[in-house]
Amino acid sequence: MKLANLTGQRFKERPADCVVDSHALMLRGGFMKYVGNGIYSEFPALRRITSKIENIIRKEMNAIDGQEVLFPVVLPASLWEESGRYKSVGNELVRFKDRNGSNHVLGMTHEEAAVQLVREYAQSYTKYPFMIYQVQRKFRDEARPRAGMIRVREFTMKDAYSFHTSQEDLDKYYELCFQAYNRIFQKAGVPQVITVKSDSGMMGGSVSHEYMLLTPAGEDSIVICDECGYRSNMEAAENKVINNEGIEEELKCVETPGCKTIQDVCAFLKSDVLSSCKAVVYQKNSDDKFVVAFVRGDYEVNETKLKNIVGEEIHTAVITADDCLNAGYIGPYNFPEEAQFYLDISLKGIKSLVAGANKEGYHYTGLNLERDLENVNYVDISKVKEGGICPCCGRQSITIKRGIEVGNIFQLGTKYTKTMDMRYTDENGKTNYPVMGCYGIGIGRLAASICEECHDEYGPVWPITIAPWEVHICCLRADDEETKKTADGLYNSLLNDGIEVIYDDRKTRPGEMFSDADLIGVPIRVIVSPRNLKESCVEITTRDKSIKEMVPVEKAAGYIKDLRLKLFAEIESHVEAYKQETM
RNA sequence: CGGCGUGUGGCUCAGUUUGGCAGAGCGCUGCGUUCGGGACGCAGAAGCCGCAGGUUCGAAUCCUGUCACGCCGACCA
Repeated sequence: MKLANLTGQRFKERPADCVVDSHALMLRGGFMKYVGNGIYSEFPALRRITSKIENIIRKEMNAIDGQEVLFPVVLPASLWEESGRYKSVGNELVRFKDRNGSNHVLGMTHEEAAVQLVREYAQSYTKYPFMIYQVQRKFRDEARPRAGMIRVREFTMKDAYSFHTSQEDLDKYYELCFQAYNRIFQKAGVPQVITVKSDSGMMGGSVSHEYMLLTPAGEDSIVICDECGYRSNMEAAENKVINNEGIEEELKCVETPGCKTIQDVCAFLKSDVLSSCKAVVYQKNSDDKFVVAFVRGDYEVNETKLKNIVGEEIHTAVITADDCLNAGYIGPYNFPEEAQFYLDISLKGIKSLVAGANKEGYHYTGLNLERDLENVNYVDISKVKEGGICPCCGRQSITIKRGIEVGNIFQLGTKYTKTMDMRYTDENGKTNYPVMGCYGIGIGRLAASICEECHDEYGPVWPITIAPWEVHICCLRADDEETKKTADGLYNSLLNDGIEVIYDDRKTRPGEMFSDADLIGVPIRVIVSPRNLKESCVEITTRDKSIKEMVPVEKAAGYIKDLRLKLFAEIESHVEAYKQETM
């Protein structure tokens, strides 16, 4: 491929809206083009990358007996009504009517389609286990797309669905898939991807893991224990707190004029924030009833955990003067009957708390929950803090990092097979519901994440396994006959050997060529120029600058082929090294 | 859905306060000089100033409405 013919314009200036580097570089490098909110087209350079990622994934899925299928993008609503998700999923599911007025959805995930595809086929236990997967576009009407291709509304995803006759069999296959995923991310050149425990969300099921690429640009918080290796998404992370019990005191109602935040109150009363009780107010989506979460003053509420305990969707409350709650002065003692509250474990055992009095301008001091309230129950609804206690090993060794979720695996159980009535007959002639697992990887997001992880100030540094091309030839001074001839010769020789080459023979200045080469990010670069040819050499470098070598013209093709193999081998060695990793 | 912000050639942005010929740099086209990190000169093309309405002799600029986009939050396999 000649660079002169490559569709997609590169440009110098960083677009104003880009907050993450991968977004800016993928636009500047002519990899993709903005079409609409959370919607992008891929230029050839990116399409080549995503194809390679897809093929790495296909190979690994096939290796664990996956069979590639293709589900439709448009699905009849009736299918989603079977599983109950036509109603239960929010606005991210696009619903529309066809010309006859019947309801349809745009596929945002394909559990229903997968069950629909195989439920007649798999009526006998002899057909199990099996896994089907597809690589296909999805549309999710996300509330807030961001960060270029990292969070979009339309995207390509590999989604796989496995079917089993027992939980044990699913466990076994889940482990296989877990390892296959590890190999995929190694092969894609991002050994930095780690697995974490996660909240299962709307997918249902129990066991689930997320694959996270740790990077400050990530949108998830990951809780990591440096001592024992415990890793969890913040959403699912168990909080462990040790409290200083303090000295028991008498319950007193004191005036705290204008003190609306916990900091104000503690400063005013000269009390420790560690023995204060903070209220965070939510409302149920269904009936707007108030749900108050009480946590120790220095903790934050983990809304995912709270939601799971409440058992339904909640949102941040809007409190007006007419409501039963007195904003800024809410406390668990004398709590209004119309509302509901939960006490976080971070409050457990404290003998003397400062808490709101549910009365404008007043707080209690000396509150002892177990003494002053009836039926005290503590639940885990707070966020883990940096430097906190590891729920696994108990040491004070928690760090919190940001990560991008590039893949996930779920054990679905029988949620879909039951609701959609998929059954099989076992060897005893008994009817059963198969157990399912599902496994996803976002292709475009992975490409963007790799760019985010592997780039410098000039552009991406693509790992050779997914790079749009393997070799980039810059012919400096294409108007010089000998230079052009040498570069042409090298280009043709590499092409004949099946190497993927992008060839820049434009009659343009060297500076522009180098900048473009950096922006495209091909791992091996060859510079053919009159200056190098004076020494009968070409210059061969790697995009990451680790290698810079003058190589005699006649040995260049061989050198390049060896270097290419070496780069592939480096990545393969990561895959080998990772084999030991366990769940 | 809430808060804040932005809409002006393909891109980055001035100009809006105080109404008076539609601007710059990059990019694009042509010619020339250059040639190892986006060089320079000359000539050119390219604009419904987001959209609609209003005020005014006159609106990119003021007013009203609306749409789109971005950031933060909420939400999210």
